[in-house]
Amino acid sequence: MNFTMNKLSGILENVTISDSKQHFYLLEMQYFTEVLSHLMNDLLDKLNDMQQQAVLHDTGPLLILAGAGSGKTRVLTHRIAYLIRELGVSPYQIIALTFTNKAAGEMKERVASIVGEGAESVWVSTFHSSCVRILRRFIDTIGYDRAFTIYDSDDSKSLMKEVFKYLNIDSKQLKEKAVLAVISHAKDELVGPEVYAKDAPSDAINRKIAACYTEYQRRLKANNALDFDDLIFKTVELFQNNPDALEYYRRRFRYIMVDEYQDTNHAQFVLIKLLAHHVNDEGEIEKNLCVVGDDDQSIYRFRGADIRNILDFEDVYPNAVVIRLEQNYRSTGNILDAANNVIHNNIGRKDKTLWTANPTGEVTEVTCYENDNDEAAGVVSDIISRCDNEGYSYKDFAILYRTNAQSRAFEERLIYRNVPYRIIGGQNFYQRKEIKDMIAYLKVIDGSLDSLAVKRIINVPRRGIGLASIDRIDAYATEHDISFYEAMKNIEFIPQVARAKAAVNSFVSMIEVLRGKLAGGEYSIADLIDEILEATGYIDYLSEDDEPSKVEERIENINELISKMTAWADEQEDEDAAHDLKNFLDEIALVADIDGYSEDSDVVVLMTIHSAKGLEFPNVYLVGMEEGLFPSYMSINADNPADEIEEERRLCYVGITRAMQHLKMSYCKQRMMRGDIQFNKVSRFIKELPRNLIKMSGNQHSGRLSDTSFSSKSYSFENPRSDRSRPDSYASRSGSGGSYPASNTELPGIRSGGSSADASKLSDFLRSNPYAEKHKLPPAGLSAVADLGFGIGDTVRHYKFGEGVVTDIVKGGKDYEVTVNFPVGTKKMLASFAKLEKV
DNA sequence: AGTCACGTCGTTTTT
DNA sequence: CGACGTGACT
Repeated sequence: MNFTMNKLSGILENVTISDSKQHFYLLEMQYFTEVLSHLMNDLLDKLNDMQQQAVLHDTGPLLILAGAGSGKTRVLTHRIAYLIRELGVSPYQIIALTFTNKAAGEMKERVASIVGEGAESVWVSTFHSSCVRILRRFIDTIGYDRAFTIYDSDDSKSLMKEVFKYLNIDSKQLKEKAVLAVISHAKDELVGPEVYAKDAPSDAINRKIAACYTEYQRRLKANNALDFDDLIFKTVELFQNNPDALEYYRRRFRYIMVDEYQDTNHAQFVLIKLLAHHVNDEGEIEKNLCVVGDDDQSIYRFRGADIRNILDFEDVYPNAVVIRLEQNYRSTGNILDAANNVIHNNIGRKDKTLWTANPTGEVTEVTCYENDNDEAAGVVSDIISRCDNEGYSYKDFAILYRTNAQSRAFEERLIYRNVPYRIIGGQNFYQRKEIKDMIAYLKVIDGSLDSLAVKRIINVPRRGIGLASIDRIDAYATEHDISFYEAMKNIEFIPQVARAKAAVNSFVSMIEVLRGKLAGGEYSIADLIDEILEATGYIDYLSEDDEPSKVEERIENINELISKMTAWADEQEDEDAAHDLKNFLDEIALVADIDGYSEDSDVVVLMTIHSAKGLEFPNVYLVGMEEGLFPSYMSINADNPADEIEEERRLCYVGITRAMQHLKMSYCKQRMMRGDIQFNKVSRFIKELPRNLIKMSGNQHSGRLSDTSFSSKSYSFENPRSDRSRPDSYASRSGSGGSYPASNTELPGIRSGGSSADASKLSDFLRSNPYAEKHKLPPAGLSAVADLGFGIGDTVRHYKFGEGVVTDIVKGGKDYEVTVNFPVGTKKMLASFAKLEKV
């Protein structure tokens, strides 16, 4: 509290008052300070010196270099609290920018818990939603309608397809995705179509891309739509073209905080710089910008993140104060050592070494498995045994991998062993067909000028409006410079569309009716879905189309959407349903997979290392540690492998530092990739770990760890036999293959047989089913309905055969073939038909 | 207009 | 392997 006291005395010294009075004031102040210190105790108490310094920093630019697990969120939230509570800053004048809604939500919550009343006025949100908020207010000044829609990557791709068609570009020569990637990068760099056309090298390919960019942007505008990158780009454009808008936000945001600063791209950098320039009433420039980041955790370069933003912060903001947070509170000493050893192989980083006062802990176990299925089996077994023997819960475990495709083997194994789990990533909830259809209806009802949404649903369910009709309506719309939907209303004047005329008319009147009901206040937005389903016969359409299990899943998803909308509408103070709808559409356009992750439910969680950034788990399995997978094939064969590999290494660093108590890594001798078998070598990142920090297990081949040289293109087909003859400096020292934990009966090397062969060996199958809690509706990101509700060894009831014991479960296609021993005999049946119930 | 069968291509990571 | 797109056929 000396700090506060000194500060207050300092203030007093600058005030001219008589000595006696000053003394009096000092006493007053002393009392005041005591009260204050009481208040501040909880603010500073649990913080170390560096963290306190960061919290107490008030004016001028501040760079907090926060290592993994060093408590940066705590510092950010406490700093906000300090500004409000101690410096009397109005919450309204603070903005905190994050990358995910999850991070924003957590920050909001934590600030609210410290500050209480008023915290809700702090503007805490993602870059993208902040920009939406700003643009909704001012975008009309740069030529867009304020009711713009937001395109997700699927929408962008559809639009690009139209562009390709229009420009007669063969999608075999040039990929939509590739063009979109180039455009995205250009936008990240604030390079518009004109500049791109002018500056990009004028080879044939680039001229085509430039043409696509121009046309793509023209069509976005015609649809009154912005893609993800536009949200940032257009906000910068707005600020550069509309000084009033800029001034408004400059005045408003006296304190700007940015989380994960190392992930910002150039456009975001410029945006921040524009906002951070603030002139106070005395005409002095204050840049109360506080950024937090860690260059070692910069893993989004592929998305345009520019690591220089953080490395050059002090050059851009010359009087910046730099505070380093290097004490890690999360991991054991050994885990941290491992992380430090890996990341030290990178050059071009701000050198720092994280340390911890935590116990040393155990060494990292590195296991070699025969193949990806064995790897999954080994990891899942390990999780089960540690839950049983060490008192962990499922939620204490995370399986982290480089690519989403790797989740599959683990998912199958988790189902097989009846372990509740949750996969983050893969297909986003809002990207599912049925959800996108519903959203498209909502967008059209909302009255958006977006033609993509209309085109998506105009013939879903089938109404007999084919491609030819759509093209003609489109042509009419372009010709008369009206939206696609407006053109539909004029169907009478489009001569070529004869047969579909009635269908189009009834579609339009259906939309109009729904629109009227919404405007009339008869319905909440959730009711609207019911109305749509009924008016369109959508459920029937689903039912005739897909296989039964899929249909059920889709209907469940729609129900989930309805509950999300209900929950959303309940939170809104707004009584106007039409308004609710607009806000809801904004909200869902910007959700990320990770936003749906909650620490609460007791499930094993699976995700990419990218998604795991910012999270922590007691036990982490870093799987697929193989050359070609991690670091990825793409990075090894890139034009600039050195840079790309460094990014992969940072990713590895992020993965390692997610672990609090136990870290386990694994790799496979062979793995199924794209339908054929790949033979990968152990990842170089494992070799970067000092020997005393790891324990090798599984029967890795000789030589596997001693040889880094492999041909650049194909390192598959490494012959295991010839390998074995090579000397092995590494594995032999650690006792090759010898050290399985005794509790683990299912480790690799025993045999790489199918699951039923494994099952017979697994006595622990007969243990009671730990999985009591039934899954509720699949939350966003859950890729499949995970459980059958029973596992091998459980007793189940069949409506006809009575009670029996499950002896085997085999996944076949979308269903499970369950073998059950009934009194009447052993029966094999499909889970979806048998309606088996656990007893 | 809609459906079925075959071929191609892809997997890095995502707001 | 599996998703998706194209093309021919009904």
